[in-house]
Amino acid sequence: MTSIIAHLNKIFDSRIRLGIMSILLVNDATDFNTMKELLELTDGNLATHLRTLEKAGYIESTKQFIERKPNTRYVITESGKNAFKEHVNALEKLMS
Amino acid sequence: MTSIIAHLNKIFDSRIRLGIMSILLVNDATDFNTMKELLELTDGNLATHLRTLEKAGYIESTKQFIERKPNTRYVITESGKNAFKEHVNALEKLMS
DNA sequence: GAAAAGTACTTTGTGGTGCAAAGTTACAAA
DNA sequence: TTTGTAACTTTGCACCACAAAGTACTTTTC
Repeated sequence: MTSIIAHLNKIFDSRIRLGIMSILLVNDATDFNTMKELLELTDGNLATHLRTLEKAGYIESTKQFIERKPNTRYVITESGKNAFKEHVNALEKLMS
Repeated sequence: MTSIIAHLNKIFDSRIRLGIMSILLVNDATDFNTMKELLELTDGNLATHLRTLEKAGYIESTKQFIERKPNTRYVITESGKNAFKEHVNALEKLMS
């Protein structure tokens, strides 16, 4: 028998990663600095969590220059949308 | 300005603790061994997470003997109910 | 009262994760 | 080629998760 919490996604144990996913679920694309301000994180910390999500295939990044400044934009993938929604659904089901 | 994830409760970063809370939210009281089976955990691991929740004031325990065996029952507190619901509400709001 | 049996811990050790701070890289503009 | 900004990467430390093993507690049996 599998545990009742098997449908909760280990990647979303982190509030910061939940925050990143929700930002990208609501907004089409968000850049590094905007996210840093929204979540009030240091560069290194944010970069680490973004990388974890990217390695999981839940987000994607594109680098470009805007107004002469480097700018990295992040978007959520279909896989990421599904995983996030399934996680929240699983949590809601646990409560019913 | 406070971060958008400020309303997510750090204690609920753990799937196991989420599982414990949801069990106790749905059931009036649950004993140690039942919880151990539902969550598929070792004694030590479960005891640690239960203690974390108890120290936070989210659950309470009572020891007794049932059918000649030691039995520890856990219940959720009002504070715990509120904290758990607020956490899930906060997560749902993040997605809207 | 000593031993057995079961529950519920506590301890120990190891590996993983989170984080800030500091250092590094990359690229464009001047 | 120097400067400036963004976006990492590295480092080091502290905390957390977990399994396994050991311990304590209470009841029943002998």
